[in-house]
Amino acid sequence: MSIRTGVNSGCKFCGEKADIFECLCQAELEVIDEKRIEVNFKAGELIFKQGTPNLHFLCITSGMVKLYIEGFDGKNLIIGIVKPIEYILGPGIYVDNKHHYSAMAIEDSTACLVDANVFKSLIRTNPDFAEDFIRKVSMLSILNFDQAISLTQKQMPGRIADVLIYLREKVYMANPFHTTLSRQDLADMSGMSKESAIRILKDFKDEGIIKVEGNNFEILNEDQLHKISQTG
Amino acid sequence: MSIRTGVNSGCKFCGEKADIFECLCQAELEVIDEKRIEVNFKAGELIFKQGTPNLHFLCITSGMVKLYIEGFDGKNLIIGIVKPIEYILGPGIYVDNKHHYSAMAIEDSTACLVDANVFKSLIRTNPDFAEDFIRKVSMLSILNFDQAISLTQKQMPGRIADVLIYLREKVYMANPFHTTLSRQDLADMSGMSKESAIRILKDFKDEGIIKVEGNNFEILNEDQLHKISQTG
DNA sequence: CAAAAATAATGACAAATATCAATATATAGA
DNA sequence: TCTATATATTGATATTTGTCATTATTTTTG
Repeated sequence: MSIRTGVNSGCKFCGEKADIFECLCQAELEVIDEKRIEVNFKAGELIFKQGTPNLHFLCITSGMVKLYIEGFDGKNLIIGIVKPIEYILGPGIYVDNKHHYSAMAIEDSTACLVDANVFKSLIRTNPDFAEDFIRKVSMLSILNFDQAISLTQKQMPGRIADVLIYLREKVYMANPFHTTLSRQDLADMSGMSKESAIRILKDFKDEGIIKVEGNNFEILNEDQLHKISQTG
Repeated sequence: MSIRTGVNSGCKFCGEKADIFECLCQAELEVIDEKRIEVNFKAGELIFKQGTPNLHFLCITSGMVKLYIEGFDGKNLIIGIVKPIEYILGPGIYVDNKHHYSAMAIEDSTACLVDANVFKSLIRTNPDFAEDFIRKVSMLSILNFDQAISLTQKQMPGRIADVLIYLREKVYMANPFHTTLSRQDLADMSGMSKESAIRILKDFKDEGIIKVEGNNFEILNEDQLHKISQTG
């Protein structure tokens, strides 16, 4: 993990890409830009850990990051994948200043860190920014509901189907796609053992619904996959 | 369901009880009070249904309400119990103006409805109010994480233990407590069939951990119940 | 490059949980 | 009060899912 400040072209450029910055004026962006620390993480490195103090707003500017809750017996629940340019502001910032989930780079990644107080003060002074943030939190909440239903009411094939659809439509946005997520990660996204995840993938493969070679996935029959997602 | 306006003593009085109103000035409370519609619901009545337009801020001033996501095959997931004086503002208000969960009175209840735009405009004009709201949403999010871990990583005894602890500590805040939740509701809170929920309750009873008579519950061994929650 | 380590895959089996059917009990209406 | 209806309980059984052990494959490292 190495710290290099000012390597990229700064927040003004990011502002053109990251939705959250769109409603900020030049002066506001400059404040963020000045306080910003840019950090590089190698694949597999922990970015922050559940339970530790949460004092920063985080913006992922390159690579990909998994967010996961550490549960019992070393079991994890992956609650989301973050990619450029999206930001992370944990709920602890407004509650107890702790991280309530962990973040790990699943590719070589770059994150910009900014003191959370800068973010909080923007929330107070810029209503558009506050509204955008609440909108983002609301969308996350709706996604969490969907995941909760998937995890609690669907059987394993439905849950794996949901993971594949999520990766295809929300993360990689491509159909033959390559992932750096391990089989254990896919299991942690769908709340099952890695052996079960592997078995369901093999079933899908045998039925001609998907093609799998290592970490290269291709969904051959998207209709069928959506049907499996529906029927649980 | 009957509509009676101005029956209670108004928002200024409520303001002494509902945290969210504490940071509002008299003038702001009066705006809410004027636009407020008070509605009574009988136990079992639907207050709003998932999928319908969501246009109101809702404040529960008496009774008790369950919030639940309607999943597949008529299976529900209860995501929270709301009691006086707490408010409900679904995530749809900032996303698609739809309800993403349903609400049903589990006791005779009273709700005050206010146009969501009044709420949204307060968010924009009063930074303390906005911060309080974000804080509430953040706490809900943390609770959802806990529930997600309980539902996905604990076996049935651990999940039922979590439900009993939740009811005792967060909802009724009493130890022998009476609930209007059915066995099906307890199952919907813990993501299992009602038969399974009943069996686990019977096991706890046989082991002397709880006393159950109809809907009257008493936790006889709280330490043991917490231990079961921990060990999954 | 070879050895070691990590990850993936498979099979046999055990444990957890749901379903179905039957009965009991409580509750609401006539 | 009595009947009808909903809710709760129980047992038997089938299904789903996890665990453990083993082998294969890939990746890393010296």
